[in-house]
Amino acid sequence: MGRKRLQEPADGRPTVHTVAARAGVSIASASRVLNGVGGSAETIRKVRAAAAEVGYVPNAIARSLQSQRTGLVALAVEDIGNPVYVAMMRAIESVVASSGRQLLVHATGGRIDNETALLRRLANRYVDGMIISPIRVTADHLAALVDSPVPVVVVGQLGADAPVDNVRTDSRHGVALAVDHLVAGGRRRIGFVNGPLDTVPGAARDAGFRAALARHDIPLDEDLVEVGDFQYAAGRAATERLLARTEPDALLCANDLIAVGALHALLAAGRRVPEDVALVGMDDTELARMMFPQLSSVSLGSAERGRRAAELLLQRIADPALPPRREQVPPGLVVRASSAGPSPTADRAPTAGEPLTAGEAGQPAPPAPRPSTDPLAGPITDPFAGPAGPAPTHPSSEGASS
Amino acid sequence: MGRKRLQEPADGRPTVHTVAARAGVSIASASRVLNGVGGSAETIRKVRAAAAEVGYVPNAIARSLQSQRTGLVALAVEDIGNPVYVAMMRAIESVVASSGRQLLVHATGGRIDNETALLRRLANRYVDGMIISPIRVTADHLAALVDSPVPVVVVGQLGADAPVDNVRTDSRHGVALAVDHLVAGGRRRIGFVNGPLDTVPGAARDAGFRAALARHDIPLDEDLVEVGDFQYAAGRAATERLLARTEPDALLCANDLIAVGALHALLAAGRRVPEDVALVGMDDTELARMMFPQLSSVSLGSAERGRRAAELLLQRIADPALPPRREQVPPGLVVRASSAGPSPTADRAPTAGEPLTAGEAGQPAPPAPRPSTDPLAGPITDPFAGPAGPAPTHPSSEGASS
DNA sequence: CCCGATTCTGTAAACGTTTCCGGGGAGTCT
DNA sequence: AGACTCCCCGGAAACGTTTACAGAATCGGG
Repeated sequence: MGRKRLQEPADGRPTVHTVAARAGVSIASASRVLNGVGGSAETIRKVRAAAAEVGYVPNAIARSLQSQRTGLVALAVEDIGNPVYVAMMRAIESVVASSGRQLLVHATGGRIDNETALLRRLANRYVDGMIISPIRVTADHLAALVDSPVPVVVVGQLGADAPVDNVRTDSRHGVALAVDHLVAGGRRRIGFVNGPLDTVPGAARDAGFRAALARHDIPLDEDLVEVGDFQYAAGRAATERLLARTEPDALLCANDLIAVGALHALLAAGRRVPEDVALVGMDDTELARMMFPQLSSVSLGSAERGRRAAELLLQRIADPALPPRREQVPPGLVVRASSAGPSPTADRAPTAGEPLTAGEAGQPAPPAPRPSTDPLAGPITDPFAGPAGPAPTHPSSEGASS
Repeated sequence: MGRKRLQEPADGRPTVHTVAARAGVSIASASRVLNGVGGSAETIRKVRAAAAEVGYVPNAIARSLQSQRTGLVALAVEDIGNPVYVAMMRAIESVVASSGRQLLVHATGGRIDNETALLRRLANRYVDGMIISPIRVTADHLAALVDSPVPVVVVGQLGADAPVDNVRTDSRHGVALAVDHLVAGGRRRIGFVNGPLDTVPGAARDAGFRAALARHDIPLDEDLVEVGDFQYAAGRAATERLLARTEPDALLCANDLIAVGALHALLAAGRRVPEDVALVGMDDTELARMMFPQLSSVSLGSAERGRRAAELLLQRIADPALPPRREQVPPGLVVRASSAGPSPTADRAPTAGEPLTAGEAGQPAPPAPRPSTDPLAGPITDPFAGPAGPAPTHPSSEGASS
């Protein structure tokens, strides 16, 4: 009956030993009652009372050590302030929270070494799984991914043979949708403001742009192509450079931040949007709906990809033996004011035979842009759907544009 | 010499025991070498070699259990997608990461029970500290805060006597800055689109608005005041309601999301901004710079508050005995195109005695709006460039009667 | 009334790490 | 040469929990 250890740690906070001693039972009985498994009526009463009296709260770390699970899920993205990642993060947080887990976020700054270090650190099991959206994928990434001791889901392109859960979209196809739309509006001198070509998204968009132009038999004027990074300032600067040397009648931007920068550059240079220059962004973030004129944008389903990645991860945590899975979220074009209507300066009519939306060769048809996440895809008039997340905000105050 | 426990757990992953056995030393020696404290040259060599051979990685949970620290810091905000929280989160993540810790984010959805549950859960020590920005502060909050076993820093207003680390701004003063600016521009019919009055920020802004008008001897026309929530759609709807019944020559919005909604409503209603209606938002998020025209906005130092909150938290984690501290980040007005210039429709000249900018009495000058974090700050006009003459405006922090 | 089945309880081990403590060896000073 | 200091090492305890195991107690049935 000798007390082998202190009931009250120096800390002063009660442990299961405190409760057990106070209730006059063993720690095993106390633990059982506190976990709701077993225990006689009398024991339950005593333990509950003792726990309440001392204000017992179980220690999450000790429990994790025993159960080998932390209840945490990590998300690693380049910049947690980028609207596209914000949307993704919000969707992920929602799924993760509803499974009773919590979300850990890492901002990698897009640095390769940061990303691989993060992956390697998974070995110390501080988290039950990770969702990572690497901006580049190196051999180091793959190596770290395959021998990661905890489940990892990659959002973004990945080598076809990598045995890793993966959620992706088809941004080449997304670019094609935008180009088709612009061509159908009579635009022929389509500029392109891209992000770095050595990133996965940058390369895919570049390839998609060239392929789409070729499909329309439009020769590519390299003067119409600019590269910066994926930020607002770079988008604005790149557009200024582009405008200084040539005259586009449309501009496709690799994401919405760039598009906003381009819009500012265009307006500052006296161009009208969309009359003089039609403008299309990518990612279809909230930003696109908030601009004036509202920006057309290629939806790459950020929130949807986040949601699916989280679900994939939770499933794999539940059953690590699952085979690697790959999900693809189709892109969709959301036309708004910034590219609406045909080009008034077009001296030739839009090519009649070109479809408005074009599937990739061999693909049957591009699916609709997921109305579930974007209930207001269609109309050009405002609609701004409130945040798709759990935001319990306004009841029904959608402003109908007059 | 009998091995008391398995060197290779069922898991297959090596532990300190694995390494120690392989190196032929005790686990104590192995641990010491791995932590870089002590060990003879020979021991170090053997342990390092063994660790490398088996690919040993320390288990973060076990380490946490021993050290009583998790290396995690939590952030709880209403909505991790709101730009103002994004800015705050980004700043916090940066500070937290540079201290070698990691950030856990919670989206509370603004639900009181969620917030208090989160605070109570701190008792199980899953995290070393928390930064929380409650949208309302109840008695439950305070109770949970004071007997939290881990450090908590509150961002936002808090009862004056609460013994809790606290970073706040003076949004009443911020509102006063905006009103002063609009009045100086000759605006007299200043509308106000606020968030819910039962939230801390909503109440503060409302009080500030009324006080500021009173200070300028402008009677308050209740038709000019609207309330929604802090989202875009509500801002737009509220502005439409306001425009349907009265004719403002300026509009102050309780945050930038509302201001963007208001801008759309104004433009849709055919008003020119700023010629017909000057528009000012609050929070000075990136959104303000991205609109066209760029929005004037009252900076409440979100990033700065986040940064300071993180630093306060880290200091308190390092030394829990510190007395409770309270820091205040002063607001500042950033004037951009949406409110630049005097009202062309003003039939009466601006009251000569009204200062363009109102500095704190006794304070040298309100701080600049953090150009360091803002490489592309509005090129428009600097609000604080005005004559720094005697500014006998509102006395202390609040815009009290002058 | 006795025996077997069932439930409850307590002891102890386990999760993987760090760290206190005592013992022993080597080096140095007097 | 003896004593003292310093360093290194290994055993064991500790962090707080869950749980396997075995013994005790209770209960029911024949």
